[in-house]
Amino acid sequence: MARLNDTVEAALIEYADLLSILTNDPYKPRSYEKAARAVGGYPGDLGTMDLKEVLKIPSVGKSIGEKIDEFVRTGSFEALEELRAQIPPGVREMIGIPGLGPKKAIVLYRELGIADVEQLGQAVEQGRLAELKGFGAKTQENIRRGIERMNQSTGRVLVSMAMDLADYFLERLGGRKDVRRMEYAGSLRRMAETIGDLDLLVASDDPIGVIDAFTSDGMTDRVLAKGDTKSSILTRKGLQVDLRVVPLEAWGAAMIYFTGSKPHNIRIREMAVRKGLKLNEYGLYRAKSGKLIVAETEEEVYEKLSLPWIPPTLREDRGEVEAALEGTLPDVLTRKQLRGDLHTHTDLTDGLASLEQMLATASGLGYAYYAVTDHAPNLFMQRMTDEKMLAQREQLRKLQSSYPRMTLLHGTELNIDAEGNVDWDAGFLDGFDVCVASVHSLFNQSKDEMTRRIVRAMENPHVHVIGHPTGRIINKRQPVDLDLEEVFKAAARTGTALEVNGYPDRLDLRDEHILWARRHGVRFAVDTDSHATTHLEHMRYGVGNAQRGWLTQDDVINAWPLSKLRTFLRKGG
DNA sequence: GCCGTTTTCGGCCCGACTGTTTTCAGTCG
Repeated sequence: MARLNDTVEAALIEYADLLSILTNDPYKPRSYEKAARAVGGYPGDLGTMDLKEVLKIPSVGKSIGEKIDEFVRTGSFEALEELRAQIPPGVREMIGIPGLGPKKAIVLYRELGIADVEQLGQAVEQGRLAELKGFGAKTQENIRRGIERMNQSTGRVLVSMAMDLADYFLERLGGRKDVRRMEYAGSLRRMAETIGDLDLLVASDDPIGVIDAFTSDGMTDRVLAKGDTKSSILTRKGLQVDLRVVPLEAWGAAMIYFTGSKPHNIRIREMAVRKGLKLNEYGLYRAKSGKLIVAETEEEVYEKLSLPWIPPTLREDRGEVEAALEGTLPDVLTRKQLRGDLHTHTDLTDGLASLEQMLATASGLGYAYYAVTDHAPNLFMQRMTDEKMLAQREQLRKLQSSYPRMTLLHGTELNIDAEGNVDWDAGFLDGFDVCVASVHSLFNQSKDEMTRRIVRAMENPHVHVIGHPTGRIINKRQPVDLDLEEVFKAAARTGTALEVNGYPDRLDLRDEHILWARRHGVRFAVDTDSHATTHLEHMRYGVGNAQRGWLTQDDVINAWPLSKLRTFLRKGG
């Protein structure tokens, strides 16, 4: 399922890691990292490109271009194999230990022959690191704890969990007298699909007081770092939280800096340098005189770099800086533009809330329309029957009068079977306003079978939306094996929308797939797949993911007025 | 290794925190 571009990206990153261990030149590894990102984010498929085309990828020059070419032809490149022969894979894993970088790793390997994390752990217990220059008692203790952390780390957490933790700290610290402003930043503000650590920004004239309160909070398990302007803690839930305190006058520059992404920041800092300016978290300055130009708002800083304000969800160095310069930045979808949810459940199947409760909550969100899409009979455990479905439709029609401003749509979530058929015949399907169809079984079919299956479902004139198209569950289940190129072409050809499922552990399609599908002219439905009233709020994550895929109102069928949506649901028929 | 409105060489984003080599390198974001 991984694109060749992703495989090449991983190989270039591995090469960069090995270089950073073996050389003292910091720039060479950085060149490979930069090229790796460029390749991973490049729309063209490396497998279909010749060397001349490869060299057109930004940050890819002759040397890297030839290595990529070699990799595409042979599955590796010689220079990578040479470095692999010098550095055992375990040494590269060692630089994943927090606080241990390439320079310390190579010393441990060369001086003590330590070749993996396990051997390092043993050496620490035996106190063998003390004989090395530059490894004092504290460093040894930090490595011991770093290994501990790496072993028990939960890895990246769901965006919803990080959001809850952000809300907790905003409530605990945001109301303090010495806190003039507080917001979350980092990957959470960019709405990345998983969060590695939570970044919080505070404006205050008394940083020490705020940081003391932060590090002594009941949620804090261990203080990782504590200075005059920043501090990092490990929470009891295992997630790292970084707090940065700046003066209110520097808020905008600090938000840009702390929101990232890192590659985005590097891009705009390079732009600043070319203009004879310097950008850091305190503001935009003239490089020579050091005179402050702007700092208070993000808009001002971007403006002085000749850029419009760029939404945080786009700040991934995926072409947003170029688009901003050309004035072609997308007008990304907003929560407010969404007029309805097209994938929701009730307690008629596996939902937790009644139809009435779901409708009441949805109405409070200001939707113009709302679809109930309970499971269909072939998902046998849900015990759906024709009679139950028709009774629900009847109930929905009666409830319509209670919601004069919200049109109630009756739908269902169909099951795509092994061959691509769905639950009911055309006659029964005609009775629904909207049909989502999803894969709920046989996740292990071959790529060809799975692709044919989904394409066949899309060719069904009654199927309007493919639900959670890749079926992945973050940290739990791998995506199904699909020829996405074929699926996206078929979705565009048949006029079937692909879902951007906002449920936090699904987020399916994911951002890169959305970008890819969008280039084929595919339409999307941003839905919550709610099984409880509280889930309806997950639309924020669907919108975040849609923005990360550069979607606008035009791309998203449930951001359209009802009449236009109804035309789409006729599927050209 | 890449790149160019300081263009084929000489730069490459910038600052905070930590520990230790007490003046700075390593690591991180």
